[in-house]
Amino acid sequence: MPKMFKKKEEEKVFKVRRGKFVSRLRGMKDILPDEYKYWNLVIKKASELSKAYGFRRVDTPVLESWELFERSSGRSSDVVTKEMFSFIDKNNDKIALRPEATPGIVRAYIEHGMFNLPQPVKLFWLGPVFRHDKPQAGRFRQFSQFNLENIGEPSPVADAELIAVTYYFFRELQIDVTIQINSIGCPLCRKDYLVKLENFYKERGRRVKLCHDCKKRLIKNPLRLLDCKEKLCVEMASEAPQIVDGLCDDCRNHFIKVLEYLDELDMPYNLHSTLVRGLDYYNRTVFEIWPTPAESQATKSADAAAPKKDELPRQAALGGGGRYDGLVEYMGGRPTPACGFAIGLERVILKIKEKNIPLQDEEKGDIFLAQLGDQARRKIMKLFEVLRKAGFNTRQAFTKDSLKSQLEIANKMGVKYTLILGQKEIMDGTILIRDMESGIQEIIDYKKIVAEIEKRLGNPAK
RNA sequence: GUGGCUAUAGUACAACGGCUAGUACAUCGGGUUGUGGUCCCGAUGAUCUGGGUUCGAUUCCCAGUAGCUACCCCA
Repeated sequence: MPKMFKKKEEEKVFKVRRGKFVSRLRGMKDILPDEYKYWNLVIKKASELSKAYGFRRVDTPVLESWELFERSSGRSSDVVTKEMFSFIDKNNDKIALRPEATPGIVRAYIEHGMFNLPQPVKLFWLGPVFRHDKPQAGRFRQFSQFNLENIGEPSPVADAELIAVTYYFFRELQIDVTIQINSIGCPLCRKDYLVKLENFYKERGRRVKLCHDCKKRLIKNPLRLLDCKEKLCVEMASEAPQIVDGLCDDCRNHFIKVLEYLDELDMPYNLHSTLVRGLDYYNRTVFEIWPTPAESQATKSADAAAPKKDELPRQAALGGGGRYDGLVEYMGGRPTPACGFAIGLERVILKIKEKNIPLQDEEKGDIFLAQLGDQARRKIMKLFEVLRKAGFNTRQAFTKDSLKSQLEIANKMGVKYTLILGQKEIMDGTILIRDMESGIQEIIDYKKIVAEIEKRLGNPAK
């Protein structure tokens, strides 16, 4: 600390007061200025697409009642039972940091009487969510999601529209993804299916061969049996009756329609018969967005792709969603069909970084204003406002005194021109304009600054 | 929740059972008190925490914590 302390004693006092450093919490991340260009890009793309497709932005509180998530996301989901940041507040209320967005959005829909708006209500949501997980690549305890929810629309067009927007989001960010899609039916046909599934596992002693977790799943949440990664379980699951074959007529027609729309839009989807999702409220259409593995793009030879085929990168899912026709009513609203999806923004940014997609540096300016002496500084502070309001991308370092340090900063900011004002120029009514690339300087009339800059950079208004 | 790897300045890396823990980049200052990019000089700045072994540990051992990573699960 070079200039902070006038006296040694002052510094001593400061050092004694300086306490132990408290670091950030586990699994939490700071977003530093250098990284913000990625966030701006992603947020901008999400906003643009949402607006274009008629989704209007909402925010909901970070804190909600614990019960909201317990009831909606489910007692059998890991997200609620194991991973929620929940605690008792000063009022003895049991509350939680939201582990996902949909329950809060549905709550808001009901609470603000949005069923009185023209249906469907299409909502765009972006913000942080929290899960008390063990941190890992692309997984944090606080992370950001971009959600779209379409509440009040039963048509399969809504499902297809959501999937399309999701797909366009990735495609326009130059991330190669495939859509994994399945239908898990409605509570009625799923009930029939679950009976079939349970019978299947009872046959030929299959149940005994299941892994420890799957034995539990068989009782608690049999759909998840299809999703296990254990070799034996995967083998059995591949022979198990498929849920799509057991759909009732309505559900089957709905699913077929969704697929037809996707075909029409040339969406590259993959029918994924064992895809089920981790939240309890889904019905009918469920989908996830997976990054296309780099291997399959680089080496297209069959032998290289063949052994990789089964190693689907589930962990790296970039997004997911589906239909949740029962949730609004279950949460105390009128019976209302709905569907939605969520995208994990940290994972998206990870992909953008992996691909080295060049991004423009937003901090670069065009003009830098340098000053020498207090009188010049005052004048330049006023000039800065004039140029800023005229729309020029102007930079400054008013607190610096030496021209050297100001030019250093101008250089780092990559400006094309630096305007230099000192005593001499004030006396003459002029200002220097320095071309930063060539180093050539010209003296110009102070009153003609704006005209001169416009001549060199063009009129920013146009 | 289970496993693997790791832990040294802001960052990226060295080194050593013992003397002043080294280099690069970054930061700050100076060479040049009205001129940036290059160059030169200088300064600031680190062995995660707690135990153990040892005459002596930053180094070896154990535990904790954190980071990375795989699994589970999810985005």
